[in-house]
Amino acid sequence: MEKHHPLPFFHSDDLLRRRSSASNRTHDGSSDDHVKVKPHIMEMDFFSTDHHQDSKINTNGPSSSFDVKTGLNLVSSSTASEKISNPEMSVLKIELERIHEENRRLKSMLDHITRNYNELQGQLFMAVQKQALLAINKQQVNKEGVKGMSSHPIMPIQQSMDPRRPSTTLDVNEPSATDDKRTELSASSPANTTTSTMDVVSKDGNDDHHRAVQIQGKHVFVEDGIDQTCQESWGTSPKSSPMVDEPKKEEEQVPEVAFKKARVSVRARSEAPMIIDGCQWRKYGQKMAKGNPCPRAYYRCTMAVGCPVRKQVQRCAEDKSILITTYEGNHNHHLPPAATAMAKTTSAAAAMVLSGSTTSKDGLPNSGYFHSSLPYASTMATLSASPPFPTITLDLTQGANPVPFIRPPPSPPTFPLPLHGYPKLSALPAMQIGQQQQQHTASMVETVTAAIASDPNFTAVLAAAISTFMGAPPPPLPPSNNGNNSTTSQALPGSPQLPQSCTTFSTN
DNA sequence: CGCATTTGACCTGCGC
DNA sequence: GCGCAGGTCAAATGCG
Repeated sequence: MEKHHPLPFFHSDDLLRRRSSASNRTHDGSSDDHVKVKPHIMEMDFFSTDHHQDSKINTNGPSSSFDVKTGLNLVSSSTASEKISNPEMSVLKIELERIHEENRRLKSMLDHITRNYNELQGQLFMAVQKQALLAINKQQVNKEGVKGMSSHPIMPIQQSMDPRRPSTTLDVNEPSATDDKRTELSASSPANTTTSTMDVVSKDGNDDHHRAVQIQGKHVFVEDGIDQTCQESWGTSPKSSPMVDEPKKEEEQVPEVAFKKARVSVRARSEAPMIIDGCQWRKYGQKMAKGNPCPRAYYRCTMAVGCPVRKQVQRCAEDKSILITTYEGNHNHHLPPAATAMAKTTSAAAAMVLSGSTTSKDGLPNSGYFHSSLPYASTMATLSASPPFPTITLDLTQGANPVPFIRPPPSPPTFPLPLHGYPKLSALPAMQIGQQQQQHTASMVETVTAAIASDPNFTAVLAAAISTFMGAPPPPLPPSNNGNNSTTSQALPGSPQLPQSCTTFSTN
């Protein structure tokens, strides 16, 4: 990951530098101007200015547009550089090194922020789980009572929430588990009695991966990466891993119930039967839903065996040009850049659902978040307070976008999922944390994602950049055919087999 | 022939 | 307890 970080940062600098240096050279060769600009300021420039412009500059650039691997387009303009006198070259080199250094600092900063974010989000989810489980617990205890083998119905549930403290209640204030989760989890992770999908996950033979999945099922966060949010336990998780303990069938079920309820619904205009979100889906059912003449289709993710992610696709009854896609579950596999963007966004959205549910007083989870933290978000995201399934709905059908620097995608029909909706959600968790740096990061993510929407040529590269931003393993760049990797994507090769992204998830 | 889709049956939860 | 609706399963069918 380290070596990929320079990608987004350095590109931004580089693009601008190329612009300025090019113009400088045409005049008197003075490159001091751009040299004096602070790298991070330049970077912000990139992220906050017109993406169309930047992308145009990039694509129209003299040399092969965008060298994603190195990000050093300066090199590609070496012929021009050679004309520059040696002193200038040395100045440029020095500046280059300086920028490198700055880039490293920014990377580490971002890493730090990401870690903080993950930890905080982990705590948040655990708090939510605690609340949800306590509520559900009552029902479960009454319902299943003796059914389970445990003579202490309540205890196992708590354990499942936090294996680190098997016999105590969950302390939300404690830092969420991060590094040490795996081992702990493997020790206490319960087996699931229902038909297991976990064994499938273990197929890859990677024990670490296996454990990580289990942990996520339990704890929500494990590895770094925003999308770790909530590998909810239904389906994938714990279940029948050979290495886990058997007992506790009840405690397993409880979290499932709790997790399965949050959903993220995306409304987008599209004539296509299904939006392209970067994942592979297999239709497993279709049903006529009440109150809607259009059938509802049920899909499950087929990018990995046993992936628990499902989605429902249905056209809006009022406006059939609007496609409503509801996601549920977490991917237990790597995603292509395009899908990762979606995954992170929806997971963030789901996080909002969760977090809101903890603070809500009126049964309208999250409303507080959207109105206070993101003034304009209410026009894009709405929440359904329907008790069983807290659902966040992202309405991406509206043309006007209140965010100044985010523009509606140029061609919604061909790219049915307007990415401009993502950023908001990506930003939300940062808002929760309430740290300036988090906001800064979120802002960058917003902007980058907007750029994706505004320029299809940028999709692949920037999606990869986003992935990098969010702490995901660096995705290999898609083959030259710009970001149309939606259907062919596979688990990212070369990356650790960690379940890194969750398309959406259900947590409550 | 293998895989994906279709579609009716079945299961489950909920309200009356 | 019954009916309804949502969700899932799995045999049948279609397609490359």
